Amino acid sequence: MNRPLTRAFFSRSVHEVAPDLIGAILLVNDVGGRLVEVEAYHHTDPAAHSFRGPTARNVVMFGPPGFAYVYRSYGIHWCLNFVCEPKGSASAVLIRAIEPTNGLPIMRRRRGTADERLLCSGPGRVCEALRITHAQNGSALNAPPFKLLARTESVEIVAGPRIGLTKAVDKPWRFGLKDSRFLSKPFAADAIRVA
DNA sequence: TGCCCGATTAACT
DNA sequence: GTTAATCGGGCAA
Repeated sequence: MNRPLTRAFFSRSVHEVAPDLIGAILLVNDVGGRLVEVEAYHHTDPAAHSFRGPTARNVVMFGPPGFAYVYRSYGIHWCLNFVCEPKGSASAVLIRAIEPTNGLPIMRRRRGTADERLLCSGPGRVCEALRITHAQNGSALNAPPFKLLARTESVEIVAGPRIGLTKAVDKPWRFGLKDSRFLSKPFAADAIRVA
C-alpha cells in the first residue's frame, strides 16, 4: 500500500519535491491518477506568482507547506499547486498532467470527452477532471477530499523548460515521466534525465 | 480608473 | 498555423 505524503515531504526545496512527485497518486474524492508532469516555481523566480510578494490571490503560497494553492488562469481555467518548503518561502509545484486511473467515467463526463489522453493532460484539464476550484484553495493535501500517495515503483524522470511562460523561459523546471502518453507536451528527445 | 496581459484550452483555417 | 473566450493582478497616470 502506498504511503501518504506528509508535511515533511513538502517541507523541502521545491526543486527536490517536484521530481519526487512524478509517479505519485493524486485523488480528489477518489477520482484521479498518477502524476506524470509538474513544474516548480520558486519565490525568487520572476515567473512565480509569489515573486512580487503576497497578494489576496497568492497568500496561500506564503503559508505552510502541504496545502493546495488554486488560482484562475486566463479568466477561464483553474490551476492546482502544492505549496512547498518551510512556511513563508512561497514556493509551489504546479500540477500539469495526470495519467487517469481512478473514476474514469466521472472524468469523461466532466471533461466531455472519452479520449483518456485528453482527460488530464494540462493544468486546466486536471482541475476540470478532478473538479478542483477556488473552493479547494488553502485546503490541506493530507485530508479529504485529497488523497496523495507516494510512488512505490522506480520511474524514469526527465526535465525541460516550462510551458507558457515569458519569464525565465530557460529554466529546466518542468519534470515529467519519461515517454508518458499523458503529458501535456512531449519532452525533447534529448531531455535531461533526472532519475 | 484604465489598460495590458497571463503557469490555458478548444475551435477554427 | 491562428484566435476567441474571459477576468483578476499589476502598473501607469
